[in-house]
Amino acid sequence: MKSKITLKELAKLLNVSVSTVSKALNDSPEISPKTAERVKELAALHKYKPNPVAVNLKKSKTGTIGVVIPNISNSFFARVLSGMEAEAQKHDLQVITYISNESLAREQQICDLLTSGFVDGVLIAVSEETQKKQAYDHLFSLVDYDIPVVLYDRINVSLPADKVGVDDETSFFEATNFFKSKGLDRIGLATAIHHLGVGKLRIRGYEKAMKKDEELRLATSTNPRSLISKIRKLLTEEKIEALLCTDFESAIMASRIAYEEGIKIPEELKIIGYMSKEVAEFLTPSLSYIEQHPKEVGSKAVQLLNNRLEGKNEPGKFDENIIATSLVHLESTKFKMK
Amino acid sequence: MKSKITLKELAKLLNVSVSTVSKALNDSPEISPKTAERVKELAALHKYKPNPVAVNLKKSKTGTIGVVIPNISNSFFARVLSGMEAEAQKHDLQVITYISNESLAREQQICDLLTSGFVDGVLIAVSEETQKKQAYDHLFSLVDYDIPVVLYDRINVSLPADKVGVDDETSFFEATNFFKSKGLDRIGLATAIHHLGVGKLRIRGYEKAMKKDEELRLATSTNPRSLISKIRKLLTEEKIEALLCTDFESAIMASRIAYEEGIKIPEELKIIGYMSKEVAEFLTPSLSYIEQHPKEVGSKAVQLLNNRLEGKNEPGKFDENIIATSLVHLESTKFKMK
DNA sequence: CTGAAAGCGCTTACAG
DNA sequence: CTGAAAGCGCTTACAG
Repeated sequence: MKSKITLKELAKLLNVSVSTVSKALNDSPEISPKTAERVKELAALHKYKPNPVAVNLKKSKTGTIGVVIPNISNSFFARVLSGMEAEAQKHDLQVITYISNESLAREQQICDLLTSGFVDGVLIAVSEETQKKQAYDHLFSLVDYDIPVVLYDRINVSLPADKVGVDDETSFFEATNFFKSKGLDRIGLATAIHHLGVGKLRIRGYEKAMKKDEELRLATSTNPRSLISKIRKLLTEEKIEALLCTDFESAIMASRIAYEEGIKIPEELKIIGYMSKEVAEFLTPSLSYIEQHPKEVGSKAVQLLNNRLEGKNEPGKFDENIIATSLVHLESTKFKMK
Repeated sequence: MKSKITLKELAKLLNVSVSTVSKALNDSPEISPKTAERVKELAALHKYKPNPVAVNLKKSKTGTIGVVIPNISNSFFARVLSGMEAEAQKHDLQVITYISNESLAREQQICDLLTSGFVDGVLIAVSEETQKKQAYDHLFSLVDYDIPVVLYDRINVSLPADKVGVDDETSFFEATNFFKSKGLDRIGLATAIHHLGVGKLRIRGYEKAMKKDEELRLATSTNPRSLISKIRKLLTEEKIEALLCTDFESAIMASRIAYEEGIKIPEELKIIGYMSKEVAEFLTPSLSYIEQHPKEVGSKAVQLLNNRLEGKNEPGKFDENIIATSLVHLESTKFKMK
């Protein structure tokens, strides 16, 4: 029931002007210590809090940043958001969340909204459809409106913006080399996301690690049935010894097919996938995975945006940050002692 | 580089007053059709969009709602957020996200922020710690500040607020009866969340369905090791035929233990758990689960809040909405044809 | 039908 | 050191 007290009301109670109260609360050196104390005391008594909308209008900003998320059910993005929220808090920024559901049309609609002045800056991972169609006009329109943009995770877009990515290529380059160092050479890769930038990078890492004379063994499809049959072929006909999976779907399919075919993990087949720790640890057997450090991706993205907003970065010159991944070994890459 | 055009600038270009422009754009009947058209034309040409911060200040609102989420990695909450975002869009509300990480201190800090006037209303699922300690002062302080609150999912708090919950008790009552109808009577329940409101409700549903003379078989612990050993006991010593799991952790543990002990699912053990469709479907074997319809929880919560904000609901009288669950049968509850 | 004025709640040059 | 004034970009009674 406490309707919030305003500066004006405080001023009246104190018999001073509104400007004096404002300056006192903002620690202006213009104000005498005595007055400052009186003002602060009464403000504290009434639990005065400045109306952020008014402050923002005066300062010609919004105090908020917009985050566009392609798919919140993907725990990677959920964690990125968590990292963003934590970092935003440090800079007194509020995070407004928009979910594109991997739809270009929705993304365009969101960007249209964002150019109306709801936010000071935008963090976006472009949707699958956007990537496929390479339709980036709506992103350029953000830039045209002088709204700083930071691309995160899906950064393969030539936009004048800061970027924070995951070191997808290196992750599978190193994972492949890990298998090779253990003497395995029938190494395959399964993917349901070869059409996405991140998928391409992961595949490229694998390809780069494979020597010219080594056979690439890929199971690739966005269609579940088709992917399953391709993975089954890799496991049963090509008898691969190790499998890299670029996404949760293919990893879980692979472990399921191995189970159905009686192929023992890790004895007969090693697997490394991309998935969250929680899921990886609880699978049977637990699956070794690439840790992408999503929270760091999120916090770094907000840091970059905040620097832009505070004019700390040179205009026209953009940062590209790559967060290193780590390979976490669980049961599915266990090797016997020799 | 388009710095946004303002009403004042439009007025100057049109040689009319600011008020006329404002009224014309807001379809005021006071304005002549001719003027209205002229104004709208120029506004469209310059892609005029009102500054939302100014509009909100004038209207003494923020146009935003705050969502407090205990744990965004929990895909249930991620989906709830998605439902909220979609519904908020319909009402021109922006969603500001706050993540409490199940921490009371963080939740209090967030509520403190929320009373500063960043949002018009709040959607909150209280943190585990908050529930355990039953420390709700910060929530009451939101109410004191006349900020409408909607509790979602974790609604077992006596706060004057609208509530949207999941029909947790009924879900397991019916699941238990399903097993009984199939002639099973050694039915157990595993839980890592018996201390939470939702956990208690699910357990109660199970207990209510069990007759007086039927033995309750519970595996209960927040400690993973201890929970594993208790579930193992249920499976091996008590030889249960069916298991209800209140959470992802216990479900995944149970299926893992069954695997280790060579107990076949569903032939020797049926399982019903709480988890997301994506995970449930891809597990080996796939796990039957309770679908909680998180998006509906989210959209209903926003609807209730919006009604409050628009004064459509009687002050002092609060809604409690329970979203029905559905039991989705996958492999883990497959019965042989007789 | 149009416009001048007040005001939403602040901040900040500027004058005294 | 304090305060009156202007202004952030709007909306809306009120006068004409």
